[in-house]
Amino acid sequence: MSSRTPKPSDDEALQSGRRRATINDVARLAGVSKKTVSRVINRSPSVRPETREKIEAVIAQYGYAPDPQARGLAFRRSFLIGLIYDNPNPQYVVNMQLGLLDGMRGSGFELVVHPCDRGSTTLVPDIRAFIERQKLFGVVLTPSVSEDEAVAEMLREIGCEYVRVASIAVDAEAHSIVTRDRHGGLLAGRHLAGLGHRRVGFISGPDRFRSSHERRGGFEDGLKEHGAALAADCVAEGAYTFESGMEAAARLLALKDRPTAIFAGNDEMAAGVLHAARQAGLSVPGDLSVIGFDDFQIASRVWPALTTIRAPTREIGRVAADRLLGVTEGDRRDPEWRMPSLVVRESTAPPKG
Amino acid sequence: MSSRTPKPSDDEALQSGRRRATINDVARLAGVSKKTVSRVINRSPSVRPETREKIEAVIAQYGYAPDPQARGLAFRRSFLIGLIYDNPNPQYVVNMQLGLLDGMRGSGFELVVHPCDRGSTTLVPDIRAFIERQKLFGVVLTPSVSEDEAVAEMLREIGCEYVRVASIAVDAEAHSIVTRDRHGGLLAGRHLAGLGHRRVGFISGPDRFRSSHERRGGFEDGLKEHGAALAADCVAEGAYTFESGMEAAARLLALKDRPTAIFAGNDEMAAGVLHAARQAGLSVPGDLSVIGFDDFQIASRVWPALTTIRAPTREIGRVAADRLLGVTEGDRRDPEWRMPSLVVRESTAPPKG
DNA sequence: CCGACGTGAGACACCGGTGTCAATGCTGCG
DNA sequence: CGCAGCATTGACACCGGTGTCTCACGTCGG
Repeated sequence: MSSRTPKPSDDEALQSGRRRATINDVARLAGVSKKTVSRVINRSPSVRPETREKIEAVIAQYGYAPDPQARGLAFRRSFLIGLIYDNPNPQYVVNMQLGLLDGMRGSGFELVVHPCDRGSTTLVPDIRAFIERQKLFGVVLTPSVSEDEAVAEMLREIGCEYVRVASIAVDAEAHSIVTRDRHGGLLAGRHLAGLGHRRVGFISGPDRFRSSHERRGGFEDGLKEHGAALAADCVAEGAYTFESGMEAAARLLALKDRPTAIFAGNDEMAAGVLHAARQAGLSVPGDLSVIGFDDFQIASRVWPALTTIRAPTREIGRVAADRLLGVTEGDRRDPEWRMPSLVVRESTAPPKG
Repeated sequence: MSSRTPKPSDDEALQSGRRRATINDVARLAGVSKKTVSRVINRSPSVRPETREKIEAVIAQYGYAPDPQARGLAFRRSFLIGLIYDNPNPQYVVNMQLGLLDGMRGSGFELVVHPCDRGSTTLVPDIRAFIERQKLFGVVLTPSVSEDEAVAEMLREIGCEYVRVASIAVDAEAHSIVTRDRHGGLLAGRHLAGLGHRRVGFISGPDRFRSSHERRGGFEDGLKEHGAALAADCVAEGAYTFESGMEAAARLLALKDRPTAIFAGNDEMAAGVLHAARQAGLSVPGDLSVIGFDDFQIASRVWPALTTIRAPTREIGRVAADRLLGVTEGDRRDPEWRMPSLVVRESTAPPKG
C-alpha cells in the first residue's frame, strides 16, 4: 500500500459509484503499487500472470478506466485525433468523420474537428497552434489541405503523427492514403465512350485540388480506350460547387457543336449541369448524358438520378484512422473495396442518332 | 524562484522555440512563484497591477499558453465540448458543427463529435462513459437525443453542463434552446393557404421527433388563419428520409381527392415528393405545390427548386456554444435572426382552376 | 505605540498517471 | 554453497497546472 489511505467517505463514494476509481484505488485494492497497475494498463510484459489477473479482476470489478488527461500529461501527448479539412461539401465531411470514428471505436481516442481555410496566410501557424495546444496524438488531413506541402513539413518538424488523404501518393506510404480518383475518372470515360459518345465535355474542380487533374486524366484514358478524346474547347473549370457547375455547363452547351455528354468533377456540379440543361431546353439523358463523381445523397435526389462514380469516403476514413492508430491488418486486405466504382442510374444513355 | 533551475540545454530549447514554455518557466523568468502566474492566467483579482504586468510581459514574450491537460487534471474537467447527435442529415450535422465552432472560436475549447443511436439500449451508459472518460466540460444535444429525458437526467446526475437544442422548451431556460419549429410550420401553412390551396397534405417526420408534431401543429395554425384545414386522410408519416418521403407522397397522390399541395417535414422528404409526383405524371408546381423544411443545399439543387422553411441551424449552434460557455450578451439581442423563415422558390404556386 | 485586519504572494500538497532506477527474490552455474 | 543474472516489483520524482493555508507587510483605529 504505497498511497495514503483515503478517508472513509471517499471509499464510500467509490463503492457507491459516486466516485470513479483511480489508479491509486486499484493499487490499494489489489495490494500492489500503482506502477504495477500502470504496467498492466500498458500491457507491459514484465508482470507475473497471477499479479496481472489479480489487478485485472479489481479493474473489472470497479470499472476502472485510466484518466486520459493524466495519462496524456505524463505521456506529453493527448488521446485526441484531429480532422483538419477545408472542404465545402458537408457530405464529404460527415462521411469522413463517420469513417474515422469507425476506425477509432474502442480505441479510447476521440475525434476533434478543425475546419480551416487553405487560403489563409496564417494556415500553418493556426494548425500548429491547434496541435500543440491540445498535444494531439495525430491528425488526418483531407483535400485540399492534404495537398499543402508547407503544412506537411510543419507536421514533420513538430513530430506530429499524420495521414494525408489525397488522390495521389503525396508522401511516404505511412502518411499517405490514395483515393484513386484517376481510376474513377477512367470508369467515367469508359462508360460514356462505351455508350457511343464521341464529343464529350468535362467540368473540372478548382485547379488547386489535385483531384481535378486526376479525374480528368483518368477520364481521358477511359475515352481513349474506346477511341474517343477530350477536345480542348469542351473543358471548363468549375469550383466543385452547384453554381459553378451550372455556369460551366451553360458555356459548354452554348458551343456550336455541343457535347452529347458531360462528366462533371463532382455530384454538386453535375446537379448544376442538370439545371443548365433544363434551361437550355435539353432533356437528360435524351439530348445530354451527365455523369458525376462522389455518389453522395444528392446524386439520387435529383432528377433524373445521376449516374456517378462512387467514392468510398467513409471507408477511406476508416483506413486513415487505422493507419494513424497503427492498425495495419485489414489495411492491405483486398484493396478493391476502397476503389471508386461506377454507379449507373438514369442520367446517361447512348447519344441520339 | 521556487522551482528548480532547469538544465542549460532546456533553457536553450526554450529560447529557440523548440520547447514550449511552461508555467514554471514563466514564473522563473518573471521572478515570481508559479501560483502567482496561475492567478494571472485565471484572472484572480488579488494580484498587484505591476506584478500582473510583469508576468503578462513574459507570457507575451514567450508565447506561453497553459496546457489544457494539466489544467484539466487539476480542475477535474477538460476543455472539450461534445456534440452528441443522432441525426441522419449530414447537412444538419455540419451546420451545427460550424455554428458551435463559431461560438467557441478563441475560447480555447475544442469540439469533440459523438454520433449515437437513440434506439440503443445502452444509450445512456454510452454517453455517460464518453463524458466521464474525457471529463467533458459540457455537451450539446441535438434532436432527437435532445428529447430524451433519461439522458438529460443522467447529465444532471453527474453534473455535466449541457444544452439541449429542441423544437420546444424541454428544460430550464439555461439548458434549452428552442428552434421554433412551430413557427416554421405556421409560415408553411400560411403560404400554401394564402396561395389558395384548400386540400393540402402533410408528411410528418418520425413520431419520436418532437419537431414532427410542432411542424404539423404550426402548419394547421397557418391553414386555419386562411380558413383551411388539414384533413385526416391527408396526413402521412415519413421518417425524414428521401425514400420515406417518396412513399408517403405516393400514398397521398393516390387518394381519390388528391391534395393540391404537400408540406413535407423536411427537404429530403420534399425531394422524395418531387420524385413521386413525377412518377404520377404530375407537374410541380402546376399540378402540385411542394414545400419543404430546412433549406439545406438539396433544396436549391432539385428541380424545381424547393420553396422551403429556412431553419437557422448554424446560428442556433452558435447560440448553443455561447450558452454553454456562459456568454450571455448577444443571446437575447434580436431573437428574430434565429427564427425559421420562408424561402419562396419554384415549387409552389396557386392551385389550378 | 500596539494589536487587529486586509492584501498580495509563496510553500506545499495534490490531480492521476508514467519514467527511472534500485531492491527483492529466485534460478542456474561454477 | 556463493554469486551472477534475470524477472518482478516498488519508491520516488515528475508531467504542468490548481487549491489551501500560511506568512509578511503595510494600514488603521484606539
